[in-house]
Amino acid sequence: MIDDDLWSAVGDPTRRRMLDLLLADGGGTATTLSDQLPVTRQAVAKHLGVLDRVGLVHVTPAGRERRYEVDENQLARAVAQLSAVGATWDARLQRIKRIAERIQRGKEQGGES
Amino acid sequence: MIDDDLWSAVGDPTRRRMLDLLLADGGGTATTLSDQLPVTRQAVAKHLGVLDRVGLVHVTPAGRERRYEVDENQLARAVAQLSAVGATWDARLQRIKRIAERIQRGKEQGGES
DNA sequence: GGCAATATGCAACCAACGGTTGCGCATCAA
DNA sequence: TTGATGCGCAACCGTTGGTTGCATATTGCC
Repeated sequence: MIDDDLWSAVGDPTRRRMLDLLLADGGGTATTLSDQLPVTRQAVAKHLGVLDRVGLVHVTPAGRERRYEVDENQLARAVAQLSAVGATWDARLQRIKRIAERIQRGKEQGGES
Repeated sequence: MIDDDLWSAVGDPTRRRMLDLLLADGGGTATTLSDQLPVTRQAVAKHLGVLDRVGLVHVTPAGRERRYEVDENQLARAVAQLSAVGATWDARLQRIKRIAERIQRGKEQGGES
């Protein structure tokens, strides 16, 4: 049901901020990203490796630079999965709320198969 | 903008499954949860500690048992934050798509403030 | 061409975290 | 009382996010 690799890739706060920056700037390199983040270039490079491995970004070598860009389709997939988890919990919470209300109204007939 | 503690609490796949189980069963203990999970009771107990610390569950000692239940309000908050991140990325992806289409239509007038 | 600056990669190291095993303590029940 | 059950604490291990240090490749300027 859930793609744990995709989720865990997006689960790290630094990687989320990186995706934000890549989307805002339309791409970037490990160096440009680390300029805008409180971590070293090495840490950013590792994260880019993770994001690349799950396909959330793709890289284009250009001379001595390696430019990364977000893969929009894959990120859309990740977003869909976030929504799916949220929707599942939402549904369960609402079901619980309904049950609670039913109990509230008449305790003597409590019972659900 | 995002509560990293809440996010990272639901970021772990085991904790997500625990929340699922707690919602489905209407609560549980470390032992009952570990029965339904591929990890030991100790691991479950640690996770319950994490969830308790961020307020996603609350515990009721009952004899030798410690019964945990989901805090619906807090989980609703977490769900809202998931949706928020998803919505942000969704919006940016759509903006990118619009820009791409504009470029596609007429490259000679490209340029956005 | 040569050399400094820039961008990257690789390796070692550290701390935090998810997970395990082992043990001791409390509580319930026969 | 004694055995079974549920729990907490502590030590240990592998992975991961992060760091520093160093070597390598490309770029740009003289």
